[in-house]
Amino acid sequence: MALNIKASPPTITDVAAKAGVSIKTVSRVMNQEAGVHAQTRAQVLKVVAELKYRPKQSARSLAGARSFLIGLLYYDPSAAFVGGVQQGATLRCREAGYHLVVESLHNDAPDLQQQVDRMVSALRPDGMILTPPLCDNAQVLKALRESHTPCVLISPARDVKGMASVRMDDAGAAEEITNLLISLGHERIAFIKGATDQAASAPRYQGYLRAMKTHHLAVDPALVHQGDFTFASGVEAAHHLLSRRTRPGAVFASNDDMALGVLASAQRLGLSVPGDLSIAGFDDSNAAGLVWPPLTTVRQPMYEMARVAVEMLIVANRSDVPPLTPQGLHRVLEHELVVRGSTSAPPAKSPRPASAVKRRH
Amino acid sequence: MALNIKASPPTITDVAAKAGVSIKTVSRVMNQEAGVHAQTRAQVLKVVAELKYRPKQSARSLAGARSFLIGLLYYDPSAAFVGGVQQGATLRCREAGYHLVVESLHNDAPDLQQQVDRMVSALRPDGMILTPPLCDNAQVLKALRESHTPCVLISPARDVKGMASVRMDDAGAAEEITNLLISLGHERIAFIKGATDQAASAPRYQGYLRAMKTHHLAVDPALVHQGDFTFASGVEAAHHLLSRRTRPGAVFASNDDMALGVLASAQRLGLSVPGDLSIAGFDDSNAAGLVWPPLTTVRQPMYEMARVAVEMLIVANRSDVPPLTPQGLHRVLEHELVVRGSTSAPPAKSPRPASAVKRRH
DNA sequence: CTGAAAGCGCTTACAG
DNA sequence: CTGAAAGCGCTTACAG
Repeated sequence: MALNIKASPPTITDVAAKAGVSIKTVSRVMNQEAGVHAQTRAQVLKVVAELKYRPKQSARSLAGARSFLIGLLYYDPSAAFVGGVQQGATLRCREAGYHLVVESLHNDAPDLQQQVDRMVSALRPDGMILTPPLCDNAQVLKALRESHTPCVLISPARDVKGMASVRMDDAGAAEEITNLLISLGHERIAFIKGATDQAASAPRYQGYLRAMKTHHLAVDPALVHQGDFTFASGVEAAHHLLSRRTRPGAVFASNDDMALGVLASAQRLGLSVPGDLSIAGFDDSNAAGLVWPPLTTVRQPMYEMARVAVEMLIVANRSDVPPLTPQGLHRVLEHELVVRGSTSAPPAKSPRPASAVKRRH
Repeated sequence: MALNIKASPPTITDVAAKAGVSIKTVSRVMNQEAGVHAQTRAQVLKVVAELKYRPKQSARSLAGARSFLIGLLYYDPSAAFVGGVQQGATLRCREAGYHLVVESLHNDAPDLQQQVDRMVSALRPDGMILTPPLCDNAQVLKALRESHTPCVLISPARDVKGMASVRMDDAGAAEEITNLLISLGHERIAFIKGATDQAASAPRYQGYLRAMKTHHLAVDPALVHQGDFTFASGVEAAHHLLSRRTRPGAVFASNDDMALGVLASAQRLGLSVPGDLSIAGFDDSNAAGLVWPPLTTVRQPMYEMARVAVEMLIVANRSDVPPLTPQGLHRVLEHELVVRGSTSAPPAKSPRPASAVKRRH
């Protein structure tokens, strides 16, 4: 047994020599190309295992058309969905032999376009995944388009020509949450809007309106408050909503952070939740389950969206697979209602029978 | 003005030709090497700007000794500190022209060593950053050692030979929090321990004990409860602690998630926080500021730790800079007490004067 | 201060 | 089914 003199990792040449084949054959086996004799393949694989050979990404990337790198761009690292997206993306990447490169970008950085350009020019990733609000940022999109990098936008405000997208039905989910509150017997349901410049705000409001309208419930303008997705804006909205002569029986906030602000305010005012006030949020953020009572909310399928996004990008780089059809480029994934302790029937009256609600559907 | 026929990005050869120099000179300029005539440098830089030339990472990596990639390994993506570490690392990487590759690993995956080996063998990153508990995982450390990858461990349980580390003073911070409660007038201070297999648990407990001892306060064993860093374990601990005949006036939990569990329990029992019970946590997690009252806690300098870690790894890969001294390999960074609304003087008695506490120091 | 040559470790395009 | 040659775009080691 010869001593392994060289300290450096084995190369494709080492494997080829030991297996008695050409490097091209080793390459074929490593890339799982068809048309290699089963016996040859087995022999190569055996040597690969013995030598613990791993193809070097930089060499593959330089010689070939793929970098095996996928980029993830995000803005606010504490945003509830970024963690889920990253988790889904990194796991799917590993399964496929890809790697995830992340970059935190400021949405209003003056040199944003250059920052993105630097990344893609240096790395030449096989694709990029963009989360809100970067997926709607003109600078970012411009840099990416010019570099011809395949992109998947996660929940963009609007679809962009030539770029794929994955999203959920924000309006539908908001409608379901509102329906839930209505079915519990609520009629005076306040709504806290999200930031006007964020894509998810409008459809969530629309969903709320739709549910109210479907059930012939009036929307009191005094019960609709403008927020900006922060905890502080939830506190402020609650300050207005809960100090009214006639308090709403339920508050539906466009996201969990604001719902937590309402919860904090309610507790400060000595209101019992959900006894005196039901509260619902949106996101199923980490904190939503770390408060009392735990928050009723909507779980966005961020993990699944990210997996689908990675999948799309891998397909986009494979010549042996048919490209995505136009409709396949835009996917809508299922969300999930998470009903927890912060919602119940209103205090004064008993809930209307579920059948009464159903009849109106 | 000639039409740019080729669609592919410019290479070092294009720049050299247009600038009228050799590719070696362009290389020198791009790498900021000394010994290039100022005029030549300016000319090259001008062409670089005109052509928007960006060196390709895979070519640099294949030819040279550096990959300009740094890896970040983490286990629980929802852990309070992972976000901060990633944020600090990605920003410092960008400043230095590096890129951050992240991978989420299961701490007890049977093929963990292989997973890590795959990553480093493919990417050959210039360094790796490990967060708890992966920085104490034998499988992970073995794969990294065998691949000769420079590593920085973030807050490891124990230092590892040949690997750098960055940490904070867990015991000191826990002592400070306990001192804070004591200075507010508390004497019966309960403590909830962290998971026994996590490195931070022991020093935080030691810090608590040290502060109690310094102030000649007895530690009632019945007021020390074993937790596991989860919200649920905080709820459970509170169930025991708060149902006692003589309730503690304050609870110090080893992390925020458990402190939030205590807060939730207290509110469910109708206790006022901090009026009836003071609560302190550890981490300054996102949720700590999203509850009422907001949690008094300790901010771990995760962002700064990550920046220092990246710095160390970049230095480790530069031949023109002296390597780190043995003591420079292990850094301890400053933490910060975050005093918020969840702590106050105990209900029955007025706080002991601050001078009384000071005298005992 | 500058450059010509070799080579990093793969894939591509082509030949058989 | 298999392989020899060229080349990807840089850096290294060396020469002047």
